[in-house]
This record gives sequence, structure tokens and C-alpha cells, in this order.
Amino acid sequence: MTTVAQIEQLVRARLGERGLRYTRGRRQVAVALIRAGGPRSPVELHREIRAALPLSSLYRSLAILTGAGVLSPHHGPGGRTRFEMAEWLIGHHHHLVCVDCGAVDDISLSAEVESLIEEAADRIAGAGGYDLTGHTLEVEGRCRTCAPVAADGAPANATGPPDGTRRRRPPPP
Amino acid sequence: MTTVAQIEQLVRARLGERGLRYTRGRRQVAVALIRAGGPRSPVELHREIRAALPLSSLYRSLAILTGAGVLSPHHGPGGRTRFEMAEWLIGHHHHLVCVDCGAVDDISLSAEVESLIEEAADRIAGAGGYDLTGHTLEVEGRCRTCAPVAADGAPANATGPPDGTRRRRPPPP
DNA sequence: TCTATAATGATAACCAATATCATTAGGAGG
DNA sequence: CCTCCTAATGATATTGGTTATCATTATAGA
Repeated sequence: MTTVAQIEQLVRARLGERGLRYTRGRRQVAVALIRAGGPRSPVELHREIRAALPLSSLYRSLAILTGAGVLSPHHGPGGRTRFEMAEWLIGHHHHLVCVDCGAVDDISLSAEVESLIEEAADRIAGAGGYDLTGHTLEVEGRCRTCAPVAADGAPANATGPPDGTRRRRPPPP
Repeated sequence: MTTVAQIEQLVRARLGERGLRYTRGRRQVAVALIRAGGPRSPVELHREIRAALPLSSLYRSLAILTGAGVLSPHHGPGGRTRFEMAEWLIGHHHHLVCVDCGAVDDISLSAEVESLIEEAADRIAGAGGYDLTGHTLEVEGRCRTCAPVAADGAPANATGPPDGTRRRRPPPP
């Protein structure tokens, strides 16, 4: 079992190697993301972090941590980027993504499927002349909030997506 | 073998169903994307389409076609969105993505791996309460132009852990 | 042809993300 | 404890991809 404090120690060490400091603002971001079960957007993090952390500082902390390899970016609808702890810190995983609002949850695959995918990714990257860095299976669907409304026309859930965004929904085939 | 004209016919029909017209500008976009081997950004399309097609019209055509289910968006670095023909028009496939520049190529998996993934996606979406719409395996790496030329063998901007170890994520509760 | 409606294209507006810069904070050495 | 040097912060301005506005033009159907 990997604890929050243990991951923080790895983050601090990584930053130290590069002459960077593990400051209050960066710790707030890191801890929030360690506790999260998937990628989070700057706005979501800003809401989650009660303390008065200016958006400009939050954005810079995310950029610094990403540049140091501590965070991985995930690009979603509306030009919004969500961040999560890199896999060397929280382990390999995949994503369950809402195609409407962009919400993302972490998921895992069985060892059998995982190894087959790994093999395929290796072969494909080689054939394409790519320097393989990883792979992610994106299972796409509509979350409960965005899913088609009930028969009476009322929304299935009154509350909107986590960050209040609402995007165009592709019509059914 | 599905021809460009055949796909165009399907596009025209889909638009017609919704009272939309398959006009010159929209045809230019569709044909360019049918010929492309993967998702393309508005700017890439604008460069590829020699004719004087204003960016505002190009963006609107992309939005219209996406709304009609003809195109699928793919969100990449820098807030750039790339578009490609929907899978019901060009078939199911996956992506080989450059994590630096966002370039994307279409790839395919063996039937064996594909069916296993499909099965897993089905199970995962159900468990998460999602209305499954599809899945994509993103094989990530650096393309030939983005990969740092390592004289000493080690990339200058490596983002992995110092010792190259990988940590496993603790299984969900 | 005539008419209603969709599509176009120039322009302005929008917004997530980044750059700028003066100020503040933190670590190393004295 | 004190100083110095550098990193970090935070308010603000700017960038750049994308979207909205609106007057004009084009197209399908009667």
C-alpha cells in the first residue's frame, strides 16, 4: 500500500534533483491529485483547494510539475486539460471518459488483457518509427450526468458536470 | 473496398436527414478527411485545401459535420482539436499519438486483442454507470521529428523515474 | 420564377492557458 | 542570526484556438 506521504517524498526528491522546491502551493496541488481517482482540471482543483491559491499560481504549478514528469496531462473537450499523477507514481491504469463533459475516472484491466495490449503497442510503435512512451485505453461513454434523459424528458441528474461545463451532444445515429 | 464517393454518399444522406446541405465547403472538408490517414487539425486542413476556404467557414463546417455524427473530434496538446471521419464511415481503429506534437496515425489491432478489449470496455462502462459509446487504444510515443536524438542513449527530457522502476497502483477497494 | 431557409464570410468576442514583472520567500553559507 | 542569491509567488496583460454575430449570398422546393 503506497501512502500519500510516500508519493510526496518521491515528488520532493524529483523536484530537488532539478533545483525545484516542493512548496506549499505545489504540495496542495500534488496532494489533491494523489487523492483524486482520475485526472482533474485546473478549475476543479481550484475549487477543491479551499486555500486562496491564485489561478495563475495553480497553472504554473501544474506546468512545473508536468515538466518535471510528476504529472501527466490529459486533453479533453473544450480545450480543457486535466492532470493526474504520472504512472511511475500511482501505477499503470486506463481511463473511463465522458465524451460530453470530459470527466475521467481511472480504471484497470486484467493482467491478461494488459499484457496483450502491451505487446501490441510495442509492435505498433516500432512499425511506425515511434519512440514508445506508453499507452492508454480510453473507454468512452456518457456519464450519468450527461447520459440521455429519462422518458419524461427530465434530466436524469439535476447537478451538472464537475466543472459546470456543458458541451454540444452528438445526435444519435 | 469503400470508395471516397461511397462514403460521400453516406455523408450526404446523413446531412439530408437533418435538413442540412452537402455544400462545396463541406465536401472539401469531408474529402480531405476521407483521404487522410488519421485526425487532422483545422489548420492542417486549411493548408491542405488549396481553395480559398475561410477559417471561420472551415471551423463551422467541422462543427456541423461533428454535430451530425459524421466527424469525431480528437483533443490534443495545445488546446488543438483534430477531426476524423466517424467510425461508422471508415471503420473501427485506434491511434498512434505523438505526445509532443500531437500528430496522430490510424492503426488496427488483431481480431483477438480487439475482441478482448471490447469485452473489457463493456464490463468497465457498465460498472461505472456509463452509457458506452466506443473505445480507443492510444499508443503514445514520440514521432521521428520529436524524438530527441540521443548521442549518449538517454533522452535529454526523460520523464521516467531515475531508476526506471515502475510502481503498481493498489487494487480498487 | 418566387420564396423560405440554410450557408457563407468578414469580424468581433470568448476563454483557457501562458508570459511578464515587481515582490516575496526560502535555502546555503558566513 | 544575518545576508545573499535564486526560486516562487501573484496580479496583470497577452496569446491563440475556437465560437458567436450578422448582413449577404446561395440553394431547394413550391
